Amino acid sequence: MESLTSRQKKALATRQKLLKTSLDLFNKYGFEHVSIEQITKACHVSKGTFYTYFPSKYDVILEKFKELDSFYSTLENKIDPLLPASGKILELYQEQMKYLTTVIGKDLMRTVYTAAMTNQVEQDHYLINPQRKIFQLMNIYIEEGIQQGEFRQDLPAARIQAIIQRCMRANVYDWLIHSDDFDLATEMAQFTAIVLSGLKNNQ
Amino acid sequence: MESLTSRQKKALATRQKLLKTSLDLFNKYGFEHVSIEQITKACHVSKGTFYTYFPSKYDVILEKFKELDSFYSTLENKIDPLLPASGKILELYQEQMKYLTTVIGKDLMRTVYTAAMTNQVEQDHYLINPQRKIFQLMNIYIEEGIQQGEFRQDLPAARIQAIIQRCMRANVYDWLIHSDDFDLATEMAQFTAIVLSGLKNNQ
DNA sequence: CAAGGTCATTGACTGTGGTCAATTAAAATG
DNA sequence: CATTTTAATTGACCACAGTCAATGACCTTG
Repeated sequence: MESLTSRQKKALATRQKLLKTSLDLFNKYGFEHVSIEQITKACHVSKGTFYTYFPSKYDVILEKFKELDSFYSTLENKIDPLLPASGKILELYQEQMKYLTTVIGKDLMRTVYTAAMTNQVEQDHYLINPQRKIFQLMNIYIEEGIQQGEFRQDLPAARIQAIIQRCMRANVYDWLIHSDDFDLATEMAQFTAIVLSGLKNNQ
Repeated sequence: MESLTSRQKKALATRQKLLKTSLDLFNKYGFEHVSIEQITKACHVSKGTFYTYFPSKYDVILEKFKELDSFYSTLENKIDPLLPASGKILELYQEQMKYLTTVIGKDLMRTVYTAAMTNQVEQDHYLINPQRKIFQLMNIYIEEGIQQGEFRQDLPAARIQAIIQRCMRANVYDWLIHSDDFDLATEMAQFTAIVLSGLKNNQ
């Protein structure tokens, strides 16, 4: 099925060019400071063309996030299976935060977190879409934690999952509203540790 | 000092009219679906006039939030002083959530939470401004909780405060990105209880 | 290979938030 | 009361996200 007509090849090339140029420009000047005109001029296409490939300026970014899930797949093997569930979750979050701060960046994250609130479209937003690899991974660890008596038995796994995920968004959101004096990885580690300790099967 | 010139009186009247009309329209159609033109036409003034009184469309909303702090002052007396610190914090949050859902509403909250991320202006944003009455109130309860041995002694009060506040934003943010199937008060109560238990001086 | 259909592309157009030099009317001054 | 100063008000203007009817290049079918 490698057979693309010249037309399809050209269309794909246009799309790729728009995508790459957009991300480069966002990276260079910041999402808010790049206009569609600027992007399309740099690609020598018209404004309308942009919108045949992307529903909105924002949607370009989601492409970048698709890479995230392949990133999580590599993570899966990096995590020591001997750790307790809470340890695995903490590790997972540490790696994720590293990725968010170094690869994605505050600017794009801000855009996604904003869009999650405003784009009240279709089903629920990407940010809370349970299809995402990271949520599936997380779920495995949580089930494990419950079965091994590490976590409280009185809460269903789904609730524990919701709480732990909320915990992540809490730290990312606070990172986004603070100035540079906020270290995401550190804050995440501390906050999550407290939540996990509140979820544990003791006292 | 009650002496206002006729000019000042008129200016104040214009401002008040813009403010009231804006909030009414936001309430009726939603913040995003009201244009400045619509507001100014309803007030029989020009577009420019709006901007002499408010730096931006968003800033009108902050006026509504100023009422919040007087609300918290009334709360202070409603809370049973015999409750443990964690109980007081839970009560405080319950009342606050009731206010946010019924008086302020999801639409305006969303606007504020968005602006907190994007308006990277001046000092830190209103959302994390320690001047706010609620934070001062919270601080008193936390200090109390530490001194009475209810909370862990190894964390400074400021950190505990930061964690408990983040906890609030976590639930509000999740409320904003979910559809109507999310009950803010319930979620807040459960999540905060878990965090508070993680902050307690046991195990 | 000609005719008809498909689809990538175009750019003028709309709606909206925000700006600013010019205008007008009230207040202060002599 | 005339003149100057001050400040509220105006609306044309800009930038930018997003729309859509029209165009024409390419692809398919007979």
